[in-house]
Amino acid sequence: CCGSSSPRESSVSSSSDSLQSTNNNLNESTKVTTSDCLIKETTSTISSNFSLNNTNSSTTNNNNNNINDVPTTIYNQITYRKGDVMTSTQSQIRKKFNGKQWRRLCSKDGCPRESQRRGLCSRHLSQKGRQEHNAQTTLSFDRIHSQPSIIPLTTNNSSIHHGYYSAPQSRTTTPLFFSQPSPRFILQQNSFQNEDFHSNSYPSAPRSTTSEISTNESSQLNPIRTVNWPEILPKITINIDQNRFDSMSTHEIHEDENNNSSNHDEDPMDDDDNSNRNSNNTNNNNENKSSHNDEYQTSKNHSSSPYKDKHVRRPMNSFMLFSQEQRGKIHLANPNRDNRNVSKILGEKWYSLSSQEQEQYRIRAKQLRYEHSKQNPSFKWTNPLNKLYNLNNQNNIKDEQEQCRRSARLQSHSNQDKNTSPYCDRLQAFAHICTNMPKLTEESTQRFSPITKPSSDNQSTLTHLITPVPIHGNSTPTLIINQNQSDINTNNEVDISQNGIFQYRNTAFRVHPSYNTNEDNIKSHSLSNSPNLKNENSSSSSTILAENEKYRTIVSMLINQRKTNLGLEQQLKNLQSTTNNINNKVTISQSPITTTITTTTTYSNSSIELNSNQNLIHDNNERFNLNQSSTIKSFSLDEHQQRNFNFHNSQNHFITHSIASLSSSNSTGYSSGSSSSSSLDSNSTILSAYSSRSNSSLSERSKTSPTPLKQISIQYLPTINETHNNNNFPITTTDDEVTQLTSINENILSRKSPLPLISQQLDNIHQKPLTKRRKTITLECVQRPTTRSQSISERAGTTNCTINNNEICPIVTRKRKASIVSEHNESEIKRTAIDYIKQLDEMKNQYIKANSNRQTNSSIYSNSQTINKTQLESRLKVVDFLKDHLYPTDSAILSFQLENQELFPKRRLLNQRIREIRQKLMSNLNQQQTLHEPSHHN
DNA sequence: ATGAATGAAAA
DNA sequence: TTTTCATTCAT
Repeated sequence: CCGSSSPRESSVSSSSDSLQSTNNNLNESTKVTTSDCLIKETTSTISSNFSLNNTNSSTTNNNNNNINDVPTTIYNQITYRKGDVMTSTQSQIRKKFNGKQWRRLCSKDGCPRESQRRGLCSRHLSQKGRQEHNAQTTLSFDRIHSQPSIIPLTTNNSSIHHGYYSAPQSRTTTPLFFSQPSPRFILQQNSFQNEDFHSNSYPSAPRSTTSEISTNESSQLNPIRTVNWPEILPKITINIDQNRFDSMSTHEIHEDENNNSSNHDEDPMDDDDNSNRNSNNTNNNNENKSSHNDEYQTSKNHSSSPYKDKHVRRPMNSFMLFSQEQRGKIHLANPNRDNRNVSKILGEKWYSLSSQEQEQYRIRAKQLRYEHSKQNPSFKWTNPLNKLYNLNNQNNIKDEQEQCRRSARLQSHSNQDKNTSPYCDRLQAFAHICTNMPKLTEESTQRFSPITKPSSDNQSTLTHLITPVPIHGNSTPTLIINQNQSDINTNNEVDISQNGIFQYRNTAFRVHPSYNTNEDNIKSHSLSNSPNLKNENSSSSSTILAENEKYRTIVSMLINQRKTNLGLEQQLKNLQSTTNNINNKVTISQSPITTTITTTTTYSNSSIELNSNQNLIHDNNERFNLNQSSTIKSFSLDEHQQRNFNFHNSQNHFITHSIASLSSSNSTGYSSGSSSSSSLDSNSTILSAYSSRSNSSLSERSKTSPTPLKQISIQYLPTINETHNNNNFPITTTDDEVTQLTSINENILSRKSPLPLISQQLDNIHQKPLTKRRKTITLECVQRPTTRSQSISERAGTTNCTINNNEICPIVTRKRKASIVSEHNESEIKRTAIDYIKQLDEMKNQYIKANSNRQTNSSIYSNSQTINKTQLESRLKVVDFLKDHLYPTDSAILSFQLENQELFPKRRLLNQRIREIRQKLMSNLNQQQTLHEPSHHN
């Protein structure tokens, strides 16, 4: 039965194929029994009885049919089993159920494999990768897919003379950069003469018609990249030059050279390869049809010849060693066998070996590997081609992301990087963005951002139709709306409608072209939508509306900007660092206290909040009174902002007066960037810039529920003068100043005293030398925010940072680990290897101790004792091993393992041990650090 | 970081 | 065919 197995085996396999349900059990049975008769019986029985239960799993060839096999009842219940294939209706993606998950299949038609990346299986991926790679190098030839279409680019030009270009991914030979049909025709004839086109889709000898066909098909099939010849020229020449110097540089070139069978003078290698190639061609002729696989195989074999020298093969594993030994014997024993069948037999034989015999081979394989790794330590297991492709791919993706980010960044401050000298310009520009950023409350984002929420409720058409378009500084905005109240008049509307562009504080806005702004239109809208508006304000409705719309546009613009601007946080830091440099120029003492007035005007059920930043001190009383109807608030930094600000500015001694007050609890929880002055004093701008949080946190914040602030806090930081004088501030704090300030603040809030008086008071306080500083971070949340920001703050660790003198400033950091690392970075760096060794010794002792304890404790179980012994031994060994190198190389680990075969029979165990001990070591070190750390600072 | 699943490549 | 490492995906 088993002796003459060959025909039956084949019959079995074919029958199982035809049965369309080959299952795992079947395969296992083949392995176990290794008798063909049995298998056949089982197959027949299984096919008759269990075809439903055993949907195939391992062989995926028949998956499509398999689904058809599954009865509709099962199908309707949608109880998927392992191996089921489903094509999603929308995207035509085939998916295969693997028992747990649906995995996507290769998108190539009929390819049964699962997709790896880009919806392709590894094979097709590699093919595609090769294509792309070839296309990138612009010099090479794709053997997998296409018939060679080799094109002498020019005949006479000496520099090009060697360059041959093949159209990638095209079966029809399509020269990409030849627009004229005549050279193509000639080329194809040449190529026909040189190469065989038997498997090509062309008819047998259509030489007269090929030109037309090719042109047609090329125009249809290839929306291809048309490459200008001069673009390619330098690359090719460079490559060829390299090739001349170093003939082994890239094997793609060799492939290419092999492929063009035209005779050009190069190495003798070429001739050999050409001959090989020709013989191969003849073979193909004989076969007359070369399958995908075969062609791939042959090409691989061929390409291996020139690149054998470079490529280091994998070391043989145990089974390979075994099969290498036994294959010849088996071939002798049963001749006329396909090598694949021999491999199968070998596999069976391998399993029939006893474990000891297998072990011998394994040991040999291990030794082989060790030597192999010794001989070529820089051996990479995977194909360098794949690596290359992956690298390219990743780089491309990264580049794209980076580009996106960069463009987003550049949008915010377009060309200001070039101006190196005027820091202030950058600051001002940034201050514009930050200080003019209105508050982002939930309401405002809902109603005013056409980006985020398009048009659920049609409060105003303008809001949705004005899309903020960033306009370059060069394009001249025609309309300039002044901030002054007097300048706001009805002309604004007209100008908007006429030009579609208006400017607000150096930022240009453009009205969406689809909207024909009409004065009547606006007015009608305003009237219909805002009945309250007239009553609200003394000014005429239209002007207010215009202003509102303007602001709303700006709001949306700024929201958009913030959302797109991903690197804002980084920008802030950069800006801050730059301001460190210009710190000296800054005159701080004159900086007035500024507060923000937020005017809220109700606008048809929705409260519009416009954050017009007004400098109270420079403003006159009129203006102040004008806003009587509106509520006036001044905002402080919230907790996070405060702490961050403290942290970041602890080194730069800004004087900052941020007057905090109780924000009205309901609608406005947060003011993101509010305390600022329009006079663009760099300090305050920086302060405001920093206080206005960066994009990401802002977007988080905009989603959170408002946090009511409880206490008023006032924060002082020492002036520059002080810091110049001495670093020792008296730490004594007098509260009277604080109370003074708070009273002033209250005055401001309650508007009891006229503004000049307030300013005078403030000036008085300013001119007083600040010999003390008080750091109170007394902001407390009555209740924690209940949304996403909460989770962030929970994640955040608070560490105490000492500034200059014993002042402890709590820092809120996003990630605890990062903060620790940055905090103790120095000690981390300075730590020597001796520390590790010490620690390792300690650990050794610990291990021994623990082991002895355990032994005494659980001396009953002899088994566990031995286990513990080996554990201890292995641990100690590993500790010793790690003393030498904490991060051992692969070869070191391997040799170590070879030395201690009995302790670590498998590499995995060793790795685990190493990892375990390393982790423990690290945790110990960290503990020590935290123990030592406070003593350092105190 | 990790387990599971899969792929590639050794003759 | 088996084995081993690499890679990817989901967690």
